Amino acid sequence: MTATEASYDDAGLRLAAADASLLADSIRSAGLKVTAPRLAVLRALTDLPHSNADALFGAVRSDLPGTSLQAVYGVLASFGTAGLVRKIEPAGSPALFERRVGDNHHHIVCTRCSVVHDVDCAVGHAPCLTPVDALGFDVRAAEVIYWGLCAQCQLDIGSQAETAAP
Amino acid sequence: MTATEASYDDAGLRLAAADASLLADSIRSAGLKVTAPRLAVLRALTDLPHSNADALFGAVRSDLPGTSLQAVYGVLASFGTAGLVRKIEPAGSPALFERRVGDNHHHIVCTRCSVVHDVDCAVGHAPCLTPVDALGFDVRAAEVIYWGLCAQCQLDIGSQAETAAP
DNA sequence: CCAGTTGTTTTGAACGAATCAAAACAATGT
DNA sequence: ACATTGTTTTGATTCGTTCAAAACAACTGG
Repeated sequence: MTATEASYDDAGLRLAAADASLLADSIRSAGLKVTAPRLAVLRALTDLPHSNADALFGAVRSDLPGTSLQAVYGVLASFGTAGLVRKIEPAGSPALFERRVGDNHHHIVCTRCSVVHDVDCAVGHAPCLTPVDALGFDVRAAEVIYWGLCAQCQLDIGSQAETAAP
Repeated sequence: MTATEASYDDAGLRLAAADASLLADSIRSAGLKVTAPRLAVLRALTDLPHSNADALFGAVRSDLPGTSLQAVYGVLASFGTAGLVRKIEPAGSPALFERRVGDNHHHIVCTRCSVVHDVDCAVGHAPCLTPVDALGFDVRAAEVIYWGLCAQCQLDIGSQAETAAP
């Protein structure tokens, strides 16, 4: 183990060596310096896709207690511009982040519990949709958000109705 | 002119009588009380679709100087639940409001100047899109936002390049 | 046409999410 | 190892929005 690798462990990270080096590689090859907070955020994002900054902060903190929320915001911003993560902003919720980038997939959000799932693009890849009349716009991206009830919430509402009705 | 109508004029509204009563009618038939701030907000929204609360506040203020920003938020919230206005929340911008409701149209946003235009739904009406795999969700709505450069910004960027390049 | 009820607006404060700035610090290239 | 460059911490601040209570105004029924 090199001195550099040791410093990540010293900082409190408990990553399998293979995991850590894969994460480090993707950070490095995005042209960014590899740091403990960046590894921790990227790992948290792997485990918890569609998380907001605060949730990631919580996850990162348990690995790396000294980390600040602002650091998480900074890491996410640099990851965003480097193309390592994608930021989505569904109406009424804070920004969410995911590692799945490069494809033009969409999202489905539960109106009751706010859970988010990925939805693959129906037609080819980016951009999968073309407006009928673009009004002179040069359209670069189409973003689709489906809203509905997730399977679990459909069940929850059903059993709630049973309890309330008779 | 009845005493009730006079009070709207007294409050500073300068609406053509026909306009005012049309607006009042739609507020009333949505089951809401007709008030001066509500008329002013609804009129501002007619003139300035895709406006945020602050822009509407500015417009309302010139008609009705005593109005508070919180009143505008309150009016917009009640209009929203009454189905009189639709709220859209494009990533990175405050909430925008429009009177066009009931159809499932979408929006195209300029990434440079943030101007918003309506885009009609490609296939029938609500919901115009069905995800390939809804993952057990009961899908109720599909919201599409197109991102691109508006015609004016394409021109602006072109002339800017000419100036900068040689 | 007036009074009571109900709902709306004002006033003032507070909140969550995100950003800014400067100083302390750490990762890479030589 | 050192210098450079970029990152993180610390602390404050912004913006958009919501909350709460008291003052007030629109509709309804007498």
